[in-house]
Amino acid sequence: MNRPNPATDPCSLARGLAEVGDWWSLMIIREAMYGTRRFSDFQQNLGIARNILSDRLNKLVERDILRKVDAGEHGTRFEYRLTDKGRDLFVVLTALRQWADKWVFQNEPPFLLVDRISDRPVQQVQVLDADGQPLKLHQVAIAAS
Amino acid sequence: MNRPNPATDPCSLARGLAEVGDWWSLMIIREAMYGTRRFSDFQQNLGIARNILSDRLNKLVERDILRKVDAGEHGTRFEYRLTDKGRDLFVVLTALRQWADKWVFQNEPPFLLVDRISDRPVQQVQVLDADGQPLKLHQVAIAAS
DNA sequence: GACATTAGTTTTAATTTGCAACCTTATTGA
DNA sequence: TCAATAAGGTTGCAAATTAAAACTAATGTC
Repeated sequence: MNRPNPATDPCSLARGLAEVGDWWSLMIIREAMYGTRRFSDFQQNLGIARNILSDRLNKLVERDILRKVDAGEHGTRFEYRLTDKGRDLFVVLTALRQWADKWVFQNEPPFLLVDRISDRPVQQVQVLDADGQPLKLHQVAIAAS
Repeated sequence: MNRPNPATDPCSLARGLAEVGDWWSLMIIREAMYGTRRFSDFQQNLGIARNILSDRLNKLVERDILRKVDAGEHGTRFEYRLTDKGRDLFVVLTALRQWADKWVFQNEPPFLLVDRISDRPVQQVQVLDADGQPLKLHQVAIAAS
């Protein structure tokens, strides 16, 4: 890691990646979004090594993406639950999921994200301008804030 | 990498992550979105080791996210340009950028993404249902397609 | 012809990962 | 009561990945 120190990089993207841009971290977050909360469930569902899982869970707790909660009366079992910050990654993961639906599965993905109530697929995530018009990459710029 | 083989995982998210879910790959894609095209420019702007850059550029070309183009007449200089598939990651990176703007920079990021023409900031990326209503994590489900 | 630039590859060392085994504290059950 | 099992780790070691630096090789420039 000789990245131009991600923790002080002024680019939000780099800083965001420094917090969650790691395969296992993102898989753990996905798993948490599916409802998984226990160490051994993460371990079995993901097939991840226990030391790596332990390390990633600790980092995600440090970064306030997961919260470690006492479950069961006597403090020997725990649950890892998404915080608001963690839940807010939903849109990021959804955008990536849709990208892969389109480009990896050629628009024929095995699973679809649907609205629980109507059971209809969610819309394609987009970048919109202030008037609600879709924007392409070449139509945007980075401005000092 | 003893991940339950990402290349055959039926989850789009896992498959997407297997293609771009790597710190350097995403930084290279960001850099490409800013307009960088040459090996040495990527190298200098990112401060990445040359062997790692070489490896990641090759993988991104393999995955059809970048295209390697002869620049200059005689074939000793090249450009790496985003493909449509690569450009389509714009919304994913924008969602992550906005997440970090909010949660890492507490809504006071050093830079903002703006619409080139009006110079106004882009809207917050959202997950919308079929009627255009914003959806939260707990309002969606995964359905076989 | 001498030197610089571009785009790498090679080599070596440091770091990270994966795997297996072990540990500690409950809880179950015979 | 005592063994067995489960949860949630930690430790040690081998293997894989990464970083930094040096080295190539093909033009291009003075």
